[in-house]
Amino acid sequence: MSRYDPSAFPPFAVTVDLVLLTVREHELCALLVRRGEPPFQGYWALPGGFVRPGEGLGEAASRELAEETGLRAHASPGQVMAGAHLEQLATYGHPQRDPRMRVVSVAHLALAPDLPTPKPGGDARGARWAPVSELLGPGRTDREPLAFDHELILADGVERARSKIEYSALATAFCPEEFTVGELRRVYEAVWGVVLDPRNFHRKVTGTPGFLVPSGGTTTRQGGRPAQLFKAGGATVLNPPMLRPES
Amino acid sequence: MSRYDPSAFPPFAVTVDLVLLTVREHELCALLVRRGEPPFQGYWALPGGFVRPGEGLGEAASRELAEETGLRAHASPGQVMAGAHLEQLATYGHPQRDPRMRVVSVAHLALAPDLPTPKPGGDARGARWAPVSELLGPGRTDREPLAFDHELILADGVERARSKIEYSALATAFCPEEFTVGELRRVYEAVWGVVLDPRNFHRKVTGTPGFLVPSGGTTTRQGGRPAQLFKAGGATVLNPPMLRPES
DNA sequence: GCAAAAGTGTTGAGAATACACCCATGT
DNA sequence: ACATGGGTGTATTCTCAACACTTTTGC
Repeated sequence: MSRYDPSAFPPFAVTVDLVLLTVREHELCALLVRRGEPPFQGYWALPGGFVRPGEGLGEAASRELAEETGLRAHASPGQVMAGAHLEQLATYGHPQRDPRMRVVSVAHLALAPDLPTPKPGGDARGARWAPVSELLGPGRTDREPLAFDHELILADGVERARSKIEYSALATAFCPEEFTVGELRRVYEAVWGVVLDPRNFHRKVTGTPGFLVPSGGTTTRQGGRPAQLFKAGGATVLNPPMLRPES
Repeated sequence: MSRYDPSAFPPFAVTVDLVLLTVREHELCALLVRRGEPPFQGYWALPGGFVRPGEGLGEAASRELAEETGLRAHASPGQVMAGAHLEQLATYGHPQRDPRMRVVSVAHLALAPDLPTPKPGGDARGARWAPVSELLGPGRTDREPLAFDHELILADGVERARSKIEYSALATAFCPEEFTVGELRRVYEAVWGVVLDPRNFHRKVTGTPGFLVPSGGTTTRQGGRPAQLFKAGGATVLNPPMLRPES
């Protein structure tokens, strides 16, 4: 049982898959692409692909994200760049998860603002934003399954996003560069599937140092009284955290 | 740029590495093994090895853990079995992290009680429990480095353990099957490197439903007044969480 | 004027801290 | 008797949730 025997290691294929989430029309949505080849031809799947020989895992995820959306982001320290957040999620390596060969997939989680292109077309095949409630909800047993174990990966990604906006400033990754407190609140409401008190929410986020910085302008794009515009502050961890109701 | 092309995928070696932590004499310690072959021959490293062809990632980690300690644990849902906790940590795949070939390592985090064997000998080479303060502390620039990127992996594992005992019942994985509130408190103190108020700690953990269940007995092994013995309760998530001071 | 969304003030409930104090053992 | 750790009570401080109320726009 010698370890690290270079002449005898079993070869694996390594891919990255992307759980790319956004908030559209008050709903948390994930990007899916239609598979053009077997296996699972015609099924919807998470975007992904092989890691190239000289490429790091975060680099590969970043490249896939750029191919699908045009956004630039780096995965290394879980950082936000050019409006998108990218971080490693988990790795899936069940021996039979791909019927052709042994494939280990390093899934990444990406959070992006509502993109202007409704159907991003990095590849020629179809792509769509699907509400996660239609993909994972406990109802709807008639839904068409995703390829491979992508339903599991998606569920893990959604769970991670839901818990991470509690104690980090990541919810701003779902917003455009400038946004109002109300828009940020609607992000929380969509991701958690709850309604929050607008007054307490306002006090909380504006009172957390480093979370939001005023950008000077105002907007009335949501109707009503003009709202102050903010940008994401430097803070990455929220203390005290946002509290999810009904826990 | 066709994806999932079986005839052209670049082959990777896939390993699992273990960040195995325990608390010994009021200190958080990690298990290290001495490398017997190049590269990094003679360096201390995290225990680990190749994933076998028919084996899942959690299975491989579980097997490595058993080889090193004799403990049984399953990694799938991050579960505790036979006194140890095992969960996937993160995956490390920098192209040059192994000088021989392209290796992707799926690191796992394991938490175990103080084991009776001071120097577990799963392999013939040496093994030791090293206090993490000696391996990662900001001082001690003279310390010998670990093999590969294992210092980074260890740091990530320690950080995960520190934050996870805040909002989960995982600290009990560091304790024997039956333990006192004081022993559990000393686990928190060792992992966080702080001192906690024994009175408030006692009220907090005994007041959190499902965290601890009395096992009926008492002990005086810590001296002083006999302390009630507890076992880990079924709860996995702590609500409200334990609060780390000075944040 | 009226609806709609933004923002402020106030109040009461519950949790965390700090610490005084008592309890039950070993030596 | 005394040291040692286990465990309870209590006052102060802080945060959170609930909600009344005011502000500023579009129609």
